[in-house]
Amino acid sequence: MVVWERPEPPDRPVPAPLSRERIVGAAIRLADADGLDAVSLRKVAAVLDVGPMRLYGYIATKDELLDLMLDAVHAEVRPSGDGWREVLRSLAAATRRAAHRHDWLTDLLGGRPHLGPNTLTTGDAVLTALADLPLDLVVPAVAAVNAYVIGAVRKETAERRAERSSGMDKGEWQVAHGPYLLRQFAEGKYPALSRVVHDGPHLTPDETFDAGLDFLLDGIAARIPR
Amino acid sequence: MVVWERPEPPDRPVPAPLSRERIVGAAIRLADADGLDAVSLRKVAAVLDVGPMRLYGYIATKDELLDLMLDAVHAEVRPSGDGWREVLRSLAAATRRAAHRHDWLTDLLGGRPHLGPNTLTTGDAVLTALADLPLDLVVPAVAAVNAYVIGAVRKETAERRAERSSGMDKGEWQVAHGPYLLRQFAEGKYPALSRVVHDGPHLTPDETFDAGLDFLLDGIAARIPR
DNA sequence: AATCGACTGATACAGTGTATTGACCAATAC
DNA sequence: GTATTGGTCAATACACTGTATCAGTCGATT
Repeated sequence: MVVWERPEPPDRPVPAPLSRERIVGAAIRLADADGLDAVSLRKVAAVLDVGPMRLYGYIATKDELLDLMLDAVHAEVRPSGDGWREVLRSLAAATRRAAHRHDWLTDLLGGRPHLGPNTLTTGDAVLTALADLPLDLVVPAVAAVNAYVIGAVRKETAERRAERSSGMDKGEWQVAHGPYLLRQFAEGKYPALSRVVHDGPHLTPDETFDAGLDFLLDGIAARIPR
Repeated sequence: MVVWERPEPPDRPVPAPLSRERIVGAAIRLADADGLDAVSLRKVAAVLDVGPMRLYGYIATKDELLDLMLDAVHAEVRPSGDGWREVLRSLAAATRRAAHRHDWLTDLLGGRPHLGPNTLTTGDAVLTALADLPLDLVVPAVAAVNAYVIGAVRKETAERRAERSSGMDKGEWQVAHGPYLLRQFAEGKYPALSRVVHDGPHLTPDETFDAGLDFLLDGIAARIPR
């Protein structure tokens, strides 16, 4: 019996060639599923069915892998809209959305200066769309919005993680740590804090984020000469 | 010859009793000197001349130690001044100063929700001093300023670290990565970015920080009804 | 005086990033 | 055709990490 066509070896399918892209993709998938701590070179290599040291042919160090992950996500972040205000708002929203999709992004955002191609492309697109803002304002405005978004998203993520870690329930975290705070309040400590918690507005995360961003954009607008 | 006062045994001075404070202090000193990565339970224990496991009598986990470090530094952060604007500005400045003194603070700030006594005291002091701001504005205003400061400080620290890591010199980092960017610019990539880098204003870190904070404060002020 | 209980120090384990080493395999030189 | 060389890849090794466990010691109580 003649074998006309050699069948592919069944148990060892032709392995896709390794590449930076495949490594970064595997790392992102791991981080999405189990958090940034789950991204170890050994685990990434295991996902790709490869020895850990193989990765060093494509990546100099783990930090470089983190940079590549950060830059890869920046491909999703592009501004849209007309006019500086809409552009900055859409940039903020896109960054926030990306951080919600990949909640490990928070730990990398702003963590190191970053000159990856996607990040630079995003930056260039933003600056291009900001033509109607005086040049003197462009730099500080973008810097301020970026700083605000990074800080705001960081806090949101921290709270979401705390909630999630102490049980799936919505206000579980408040149940866990609320009593401690309430006891402090009952003892007369932190009166101003107590008053605000009782009488102040209770805003959703979206409302809080938008309120702060509006402050910032209003302040920028006030600086435009006319 | 009579020894009236027993001299302290020279080679084994009476060991100060271990305490949370001493542990946190040692950890902070380590972090100040060699960065947050240098804070391992083993090293902290070694500084205190103690076995690593001893620490677990005072601390449940390493994360708790980090929380304690964060709260300890918040003792340095207190608002001052009269009127909501000065108060928020002093809060921002104090936080930034603390982050400059302890550049590991950046990695902890906003990293997890935090209810330590010093943090709560600071928060209470801020809210007390914000009596002249409408209650509806207090919560979002404080949240926005905090978010901005966290993000801005994070970026500053990242840049300072990058500079420092590539040599002590001032603009060393620009020397290391500048050529890459310039080559990209020369190839016609990122034209808007290139234009801003060439023609835009070059601000010092202080100026950048203050500019963004002014945007924010102006935007808050615009929301005060009168 | 004996027993018990707390506290301490050592050891152990599973994991990390990365340097080094040794085997193999293809291409070149004689 | 054989020998050598150069490059690639897997495995091992090292110095760490946070923390669980456990055996021993020492003080206090019965």
